[in-house]
Formats: sequence, structure tokens, C-alpha cells
Amino acid sequence: MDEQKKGTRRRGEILEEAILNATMDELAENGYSHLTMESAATRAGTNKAVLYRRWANKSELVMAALRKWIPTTNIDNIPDTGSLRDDVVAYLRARVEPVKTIGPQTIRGLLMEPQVWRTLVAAMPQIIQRRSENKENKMTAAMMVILKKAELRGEVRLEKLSPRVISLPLDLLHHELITKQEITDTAIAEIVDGIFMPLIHAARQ
Amino acid sequence: MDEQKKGTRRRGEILEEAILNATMDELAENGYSHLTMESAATRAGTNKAVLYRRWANKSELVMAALRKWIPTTNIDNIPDTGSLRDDVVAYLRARVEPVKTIGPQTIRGLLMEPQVWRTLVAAMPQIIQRRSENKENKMTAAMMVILKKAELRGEVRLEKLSPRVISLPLDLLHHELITKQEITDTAIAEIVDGIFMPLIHAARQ
Amino acid sequence: MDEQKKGTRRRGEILEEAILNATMDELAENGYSHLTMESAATRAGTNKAVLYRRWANKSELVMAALRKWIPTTNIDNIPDTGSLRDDVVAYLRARVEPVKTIGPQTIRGLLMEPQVWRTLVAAMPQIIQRRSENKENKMTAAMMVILKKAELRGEVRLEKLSPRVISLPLDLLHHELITKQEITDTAIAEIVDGIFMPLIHAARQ
Amino acid sequence: MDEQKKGTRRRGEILEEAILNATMDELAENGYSHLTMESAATRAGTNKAVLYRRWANKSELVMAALRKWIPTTNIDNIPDTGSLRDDVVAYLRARVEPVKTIGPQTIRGLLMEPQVWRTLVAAMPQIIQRRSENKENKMTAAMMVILKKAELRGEVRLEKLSPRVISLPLDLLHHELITKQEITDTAIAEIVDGIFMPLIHAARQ
DNA sequence: CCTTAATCGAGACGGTACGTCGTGTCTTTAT
DNA sequence: ATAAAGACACGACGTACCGTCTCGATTAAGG
Repeated sequence: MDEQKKGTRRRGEILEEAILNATMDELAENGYSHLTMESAATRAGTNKAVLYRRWANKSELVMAALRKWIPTTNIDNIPDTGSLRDDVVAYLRARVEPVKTIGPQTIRGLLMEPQVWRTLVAAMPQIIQRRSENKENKMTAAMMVILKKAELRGEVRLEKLSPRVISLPLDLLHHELITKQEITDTAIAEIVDGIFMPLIHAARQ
Repeated sequence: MDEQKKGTRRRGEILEEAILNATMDELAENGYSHLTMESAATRAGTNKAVLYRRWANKSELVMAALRKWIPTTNIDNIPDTGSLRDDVVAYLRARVEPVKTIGPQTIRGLLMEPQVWRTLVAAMPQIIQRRSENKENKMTAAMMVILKKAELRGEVRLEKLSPRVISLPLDLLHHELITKQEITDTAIAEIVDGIFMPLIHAARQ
Repeated sequence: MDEQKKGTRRRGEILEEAILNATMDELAENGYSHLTMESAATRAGTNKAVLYRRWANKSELVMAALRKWIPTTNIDNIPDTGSLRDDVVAYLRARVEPVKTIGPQTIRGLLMEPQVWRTLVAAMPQIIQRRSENKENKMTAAMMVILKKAELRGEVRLEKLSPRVISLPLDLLHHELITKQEITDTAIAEIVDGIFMPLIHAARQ
Repeated sequence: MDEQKKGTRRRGEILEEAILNATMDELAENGYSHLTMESAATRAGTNKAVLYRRWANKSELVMAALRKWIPTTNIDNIPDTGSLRDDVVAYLRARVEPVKTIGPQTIRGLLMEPQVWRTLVAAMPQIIQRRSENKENKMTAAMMVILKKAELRGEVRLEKLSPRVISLPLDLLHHELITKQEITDTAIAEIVDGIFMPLIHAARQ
């Protein structure tokens, strides 16, 4: 376990981090439904009151823990491979990355309880984006950057693309996450090569 | 409320129906998280043991209640308008129909708690389909019928369509349900005219 | 401990008795302040909810436990020794008896926490008497019987005794309980021989 | 309320007095069980740590607050009316006085919760006396002074009075306080005229 | 028509977790 | 050095809901 003993009394961020880590570990080992405010607190070497001072209930706590585990850096660094197709593939993979890097045990633990997994994954957009205020645009912002570069290369005519098409790769990715609970590289390739790129080509004529 | 008074003691299907109706009403009025086995039982004028004899837990009960409220007939009667585009639009509308016909109060009640709504809607495919065993195919079965008729009319070349493209309209519909919590006719039109039909056309060359 | 295992599920009075016994044992071993609803429940092999269904809080529970442990039978069988002095002594001893027979450990456990002890003992009149409605009279009823017999023997002139004198032995007994936390036979003798009997004699002239 | 604003920072006795006053007010308004270290501290415009530096726990704090509110001067000035009977009556009244002068709101607040009232009143002897070490004698010290003066007047033969008789008036007064929660002048008269004085007379022969 | 087995209505039970509150300690900052 | 402010560790509170079980009343079905 991760308890700490008689050192100096932890507080603030140090304590908060310990709690979120403990939450994540509990989640991984015992799953969402077996995770208790009590168990998370005990594992973190503290007590429920401290948790409730920060998060109103279990799902808030788990959200926070997930948000911390999912490094959001890769949202910002937009791939630049020189081709639209590869940029989109790279971008989608980067989006899936954090879900994979939560750690195999954690994922396995969460996967044990599909309906929870679905809820969490469904909430993942909000989880990731909550910090940015313009929720709508942020989602497609990276896609827009990618598409604009492609337009400069003459690969795409942006004005002919509806917002729905632009958000299509991400939408299908999310749907895949929700439905399949796992995303393979071939699935990403199918989405990009079988659906997105044909639409791009169709929009050029 | 729906309690029944000192008449003859209900049992079997009559009782079961009363329970599921009560469950639906509780769901609509108080939401999923405030629905308890106790509250459903009380409202139905019976007790928990009777419920547990039929359903193992709350989600089973709610599933059953939803399944009863969602008339499944429209899954089977596949539209036949004479054009692929209209068939698909009609089919998608038919799929959304039950969600709308759950009744305005119920919907409103469920919408109060978005994450529950998402969970339920995400589970709706299983809810609707559970009776059929071949889950994978059933989903696209109707689409296949529609597409085959279109192929006979020369509108589409089926062998050039990947499974992912075939299920695309439904996938996007589900994603729309989950994300937007409401589906407009224009959204359906956008999906069909802006995404699906272009892909069909692209696959003809 | 007193837990019971996988027998048939206890309920009603059997369960209640088990709880009160467990409460008494906890009280004796760990004292009032260390007694918890939880600990009492656990020791009785049940859970808090069952306790709270019967008693609103800890003090109610303890009151009930004490009331059960203090056999009230001896209140009724009035001593008849043939002399007023001995009757009163016997009566006072009988009143103190239950307090002693709660069991030495129990007493010792309670004595550990004087302020609790005082509270409890102060409440003892109600504990003992709650069942009788005419609280005032019941207290002195036994004394009246004793005094009437003494009057027949010519030992006392009842009409010259004020209510306050009649209840004096019991009052002093209670005060002794509260103050000294223990009652010796000599204390009873002092009360009767040094205070009550002189007043009786004084009232004869 | 009694909070103090951004003046100079209080300390020492000024602070202490503010705390005890706040405690008394909380006690009066909300009763003993609703009084918390936190509420007392907040009302005094300070914080718990300051209280705990002075008193170990709630009951210590309340004791201190009561001790401050009960003017103890009248314990020392022993009445001297010229007759034993009147001296004792006056003494008993003086003993009851502080309980009455705690202030009407305070009393009313305390009376709301009878068992607390009993606890407090039962503890009152210690409250009042704690400063003197010889607990036993202090109680009867004043009575002894009164009785000695009476002996000089020939009203009583001290050597024939047992300690129990000497402390009798106070004992009955305390019992009255505990039992009746209020003491009338007639009650005092009954104790003195109906019980104590007859014993004195009886001890003269 | 009468008996019998099954199910219902009602509610207590054993259990887990909830979210809150109070105590007493400790840390930090300011005076 | 102590006050002010407030977080922390701990433990108990009283409640809610779960899923099981007991008990007596009722009812459908079979002899």
C-alpha cells in the first residue's frame, strides 16, 4: 500500500496528489464499484473528511484522478508529418494514447465493469477539456490546424467541409472507445482511410 | 400515484406490468439515481422481494422497464421509399422514434441527470437487441436489407462498402444521442447527406 | 464475545435481548464513553440500523439496557420484619440491591467515568419507574405500606408525617448513590438510625 | 453576537473572559449538547487551539464558564441572624442564589435539556468547590460555623450531631436541585423546619 | 369443493457505504 | 511567543439502500 507514517503532516497539493494516486490504484486493483471514499482515504493514509473537503462524491474524485493520470500535453502538440492522412492518424493515436498509458492494470480493472467504463469514457471529452472554456471549438481546434496546413499543400478545400465532417474522425474514435472499449491501430486506419479521406477527396471535386 | 388498493391480490403479468410502469414513472419523476428498489416497489403497491424475484438488481429492472416502453416493432419494418437516401433517413428516424416516444416527462426526467442519460442511451442498443442473439449482425441487418435493395436499383456497389461504412449512419446516430442528448431531423439529414451518401457515391467509382 | 453465527435469523425480542446484553457487556468492559452503537451492534452480531430502529441514540440504548438488567421485582415485595426500623433498612437494601447485582465488572466499568455514572444514577428513578404512570406516588408507595403496618403496631403516627419525611430515606439513598457512588450497609444504618427513626420518634410526641 | 473586529489582538485574561462569556451565551442559546469547542471559539472571535491551550475539553470549559458566572462570594459570608433556624434557611438560600442568578436566558436555555441540566447541577458542588482542596470539610465548614454559634447560644449540642446530620440540609438541597430542577423557599422551609430542626431538637435530649 | 403449493404483502434483518460532525493536534502566517 | 486561521487525523454519528429472509394472508390449481 501507499500509506505514509509519522513524518510531518501532509497538506495541500502533496496530500492531494497522494489521494489521487491512491484512488487510481484502488481503481486499478478493485474496480470502480469496489472503490470507496473510505478505501481511497485509507490507502492514501488519510480520512474521508479530507476527501469530501475537495470532492463532493465518488465520481468527482474519480474524474479528478483520471484527469491527473491522463497527460493532456499531447493535445497541444499537433502532428506535422507532411500529409493530411498521416497527420490525422497521428492525431487520433495521440488522443488514444493517454487511455492506453493509464496503465494496463488500471485499464483491466476498469474494463471489468463495462457500464462504468462507458460512463467514464463518455465523460472523457469533458474530463480532458474541462480546463479550456471554449469546449466546442477546442475539440476540433487541432483538426482545424491540421486541415489548414493540408489546404496550403492543396490537399483539401476547407470551405467545402462541414463541421460534422471535420469532427468526424474524433466522433468515430469516441464511438469506438465507447463501443469497443479498445482501439486498435487498424481501427484508426479504417476510420481515416475508409471514411475520412474519401470524404476529403469527394469534397475536392 | 399508481398504488392499488384492497382489491384482489395481483400476480404474474399484471403485477409485473404494474411494477415496470411504476419504475418508469419513478425514473421520469425522480431520475435514475433517486430510483430505488424500495421506491419502485412501493409505488407499484408491492415490495422489494417481488422485484428481486424477477430482476437481480436496479439496472436489470430499469432495462426491463425501458424495453417495455420502447416499442420494438419499428425495428423490423424496414422502410422502402424507393431511394437509398430516403430509406436510410427513414430508418434512422425510426431508430430515434422510441427514444422520443418514451414520453415527454420521462425524457425530461432522465435528461435532468446527463451522465445517467448517457449511460442509458449508451446501453440502449443492448436494451433493444437483447432478445436477438446475434448482436453484431442484427445491428446492421436492416441496413443490409436497405443496401441490397439499393444495389438492385444500381444505387450502390455493396462489395465495395466496408462494414464500418455500412454501420456508419447508426454509429453516428448513437454518438449523437450520447453527445447531444437530442437528435434533430437536420442532424439526421447532415449525417446522411453530408457523410453517408458521399461515401456511397465515392464507392461507386 | 457474544456473536451468533449462521443460525436462523434472529428477530423481535430474541434479537432485542441479545442487543441489550451486548450493550451491558460493552458497558462493563469498556465504559460508557467507549461504548459505540457500532460496537454494541457488532458484539450482538447485528448492525447499527437495527439498533436505531429501536432506540434513537446511545443514551436511549443504555437506558433500555439498564432497565432490563435492573430486576424491578424487588420493588414490589415489601419487607415485613415486624419492626419499622428493620423494614426500612430492608427496603433500602432491596433498592440498592439491583445496582449491586448489575455485576461487579459492570459497576466498575461505569464507575470509571464519574460524570456518566452520575447522569445515569440521576436518571435511575425514571429508569426504574417509567412503567408506572403515577411517578410521584409509586416512589413512596412501598414506604407507605411499611409505615401503615408500623402504625398498626403503634410505632408511628402517620398523620404527623409530612411527605418529605416519608420520602426522606429514599431521597438520602439516592443522594448517597450520586455522591458516593457506592452504598454501604453502615450508610443505610446511619440514614435510618441517625435520621429517619429520630424523626419518627419526634413525630410521636 | 460577541465577535470582536480588527482592533488590537486580544490575549491573556481579556481573551479568556471573552471566551467564557461566549461559552455561556452559547450554552444559554443552544444548550450543552449543541455547544461545541468550535462554536464557542467562533463566537468568541478566536479559534479552537486557543481554547485547548486553556481547557482540556468541553466539560472543563463549561465548568470554567459556570464558575465564572456563579459569584462565589456569598459562600464565604456566613449568615448571622441570631437563630439557628434562620441562619440555616439563609445559608441554604444563599447556596441556591447563584443558580438563580446565572441569568434567566441561560437558565431557560439549560432547562430545555433536562438531563444536561441534571448533569451540570450534579457537578455543581465540584464546580463551586474545586478551588478548595479539602473537599469534604469545605462543604460543611459554613454549617459548622453556624452550628458553633448556635451551640454558644445553647440551641444545639454539637457533639451529639453526626456528620450526616450536619450535612443533611445541603444534601437535601442538592437532591432537590437534581430532582426538581427548581427550588422554592417553601421547599427550603420544609427541609429546615420539617427535618433538620426536629433532629436538632431530638439531639438535645 | 377442498386441500396444497406457490406467490404476494409487509416489513425486519445483516450488511456496506454514505456524507457529516466533533474532537484534539498541528502548521502557517501575522502581530 | 502567542494569536488567528484553518487543515488534518481520527472516530462516531445517524441515514440510505442493498439484497435476503421470515411470517402470515391469499389465491390459483389439483385431487
